Amino acid sequence: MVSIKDVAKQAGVAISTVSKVLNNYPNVSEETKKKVNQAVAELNFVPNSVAAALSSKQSGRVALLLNLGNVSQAVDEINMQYMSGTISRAVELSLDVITIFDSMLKNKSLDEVVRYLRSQSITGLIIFGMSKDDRVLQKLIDAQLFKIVTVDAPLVNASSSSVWINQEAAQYDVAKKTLKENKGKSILYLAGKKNGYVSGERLKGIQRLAEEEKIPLLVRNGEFSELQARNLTLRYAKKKDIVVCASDLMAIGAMRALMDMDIFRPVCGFDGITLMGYAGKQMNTVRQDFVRIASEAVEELRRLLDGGEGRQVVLDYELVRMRYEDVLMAARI
Amino acid sequence: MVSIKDVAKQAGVAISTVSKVLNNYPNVSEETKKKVNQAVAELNFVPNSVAAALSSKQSGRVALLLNLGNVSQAVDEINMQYMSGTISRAVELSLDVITIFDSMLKNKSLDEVVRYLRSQSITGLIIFGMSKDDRVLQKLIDAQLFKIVTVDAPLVNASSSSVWINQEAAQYDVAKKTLKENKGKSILYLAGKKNGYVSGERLKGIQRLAEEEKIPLLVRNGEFSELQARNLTLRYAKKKDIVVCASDLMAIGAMRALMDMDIFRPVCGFDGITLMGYAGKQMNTVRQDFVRIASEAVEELRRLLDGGEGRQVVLDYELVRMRYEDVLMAARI
DNA sequence: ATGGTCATGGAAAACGATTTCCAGATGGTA
DNA sequence: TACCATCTGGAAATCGTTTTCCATGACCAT
Repeated sequence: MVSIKDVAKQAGVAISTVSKVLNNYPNVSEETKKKVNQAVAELNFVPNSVAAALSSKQSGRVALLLNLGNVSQAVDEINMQYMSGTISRAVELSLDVITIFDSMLKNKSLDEVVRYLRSQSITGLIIFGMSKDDRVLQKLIDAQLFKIVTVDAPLVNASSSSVWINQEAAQYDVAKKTLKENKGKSILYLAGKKNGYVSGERLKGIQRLAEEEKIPLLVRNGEFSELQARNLTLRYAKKKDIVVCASDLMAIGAMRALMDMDIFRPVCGFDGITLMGYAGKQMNTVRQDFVRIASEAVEELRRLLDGGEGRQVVLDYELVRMRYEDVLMAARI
Repeated sequence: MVSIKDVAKQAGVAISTVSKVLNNYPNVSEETKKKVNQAVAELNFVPNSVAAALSSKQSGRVALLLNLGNVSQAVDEINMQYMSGTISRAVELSLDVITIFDSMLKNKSLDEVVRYLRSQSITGLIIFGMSKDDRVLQKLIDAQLFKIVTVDAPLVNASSSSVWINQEAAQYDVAKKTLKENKGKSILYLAGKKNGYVSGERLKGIQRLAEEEKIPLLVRNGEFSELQARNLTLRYAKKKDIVVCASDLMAIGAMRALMDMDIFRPVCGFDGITLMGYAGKQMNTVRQDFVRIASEAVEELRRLLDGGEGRQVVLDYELVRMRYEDVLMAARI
């Protein structure tokens, strides 16, 4: 293994000089730089990041916490986009990413989690899809031991930021659009998780709409489950004009239930996942740019690590109508 | 930051002794162990893995290369299972995993890739879904600079192993089952990629079946694309009794095309992805346990890193029939 | 008593970088 | 000429471990 020492010898300079050249320090003459760079090239030298991390005490390692909670293809698509957005941007900002799934944290105490993170020299965290009642994560954030960016959970303090879209407005918008298009006079709303941050915001959105429009709203908790959405639809949809769902997966469950019941009700979802193209009928939904969200989260984390203050970043969303044809054409091969 | 030095002082022993206790070396008395462990607990000491890696020259860092090639939800599901299988098992075997997407490697030379991996102190690689014509990966394997495990690509040498299921037999089996169930007398086969390892094996399987059964077989390349499968089906399905596809995604494209044409042909797929439940009709397919495959790949890599010889690991598959109801119930919430 | 084994624990040298501090050279100014 | 500031580059300490080698003492057999 060729080390900085070999480069120094080859270039006829001191180790520290090589280090300075490598890290673009000032106070190095062009001539010396040239000599060093040549030696680096000749020896095909690659700096050892482990040694650099130890020496500089800056590991540049961050962890990506993903919630695989309810395993379904729909969630996979979202998580994959989160991941690719995160990792791609992280490489550009010279951060190493360790991926951690919530399942790996099950039955672990805060202390154990912290030990693991510290043993891995992790200094920053990006947490996707945390729920309000997650005690461990909550404590982790409160402890302020790490720089943290939460996605879809509004937790801002000195050492943590959060990134999300305006869930309340998005739910309001997509539901209103669906309502107007179909001249509906009542809404069945299939909500998400009781303790989810996003679920709460979306619920507020639909409540505001019902209030403004002065129309009846029936809310039922569907836990983001396709099956529960199906069952709730079978039970309640007949009496309402439109079915608004807190997620696409639930919208699909609702739509298929309606088809089985052989009645028509407009349904709208939330997320913009590919599976919507396979539901059998077109539906309105809110498209979130998960890659962009992840990318912003990484940038925010980089900012925090560089000493920035915690803050809230709010991103755009888009109302779309999903059809099989579009999904078919969108897949790039 | 409390270090091993502090622990040594607290316990009243030498640094090396602490290290020995921590790493379960022999030749340490129970009494000393107890003292050290107590000090560790009191100080809440967490070993610094970066320093350990530098010192021992064993980083324990491996990279996971994922092929996001054709972006579709179907592939996301598979990749996600690969990932979770890999990462979970890796933690248990104390390996750190860096995830790399093929998109990050685009337009990079072998040299650049090697530099990146070396700078990250990566010693082992797990490569999912490599194609025969990937020059860079091929050279990477030939160079034998890293211990490598390929999944679905049979590349075995002294420093690399491969893990996969018997694709040839699986394709043969699922097609035969579908053929027999429907008393078919001819087959339309929609193949995968021209240069894919798995595509080649699956093609061999269907060819063997056609030969054994002495029935006509029409093969067309569908590139694993749902859209291409759709188009090929529209064009060729009328003249054949059953449609066998090299992937579930293609099977879905084929099935929807048949429904649009309003003719019936049995279709079978390959992979066992969730999306199969949304195709509209039940289909036979081959279920691969991707989590298990990934887990085996990690174990194989661990073996290679520990000095083992390269070898080929072949895992089981299962023939299944996918229905919406099953998918609905399978999602755990 | 002497010598040899064995178990145990410590001293110190790596590992490969970063970073601080200092020395010498250079050049401009009084 | 003397002094000072500025610019360069080097020496050495440091980061927190692992690992090798050696010293010590206990125990046993001769």
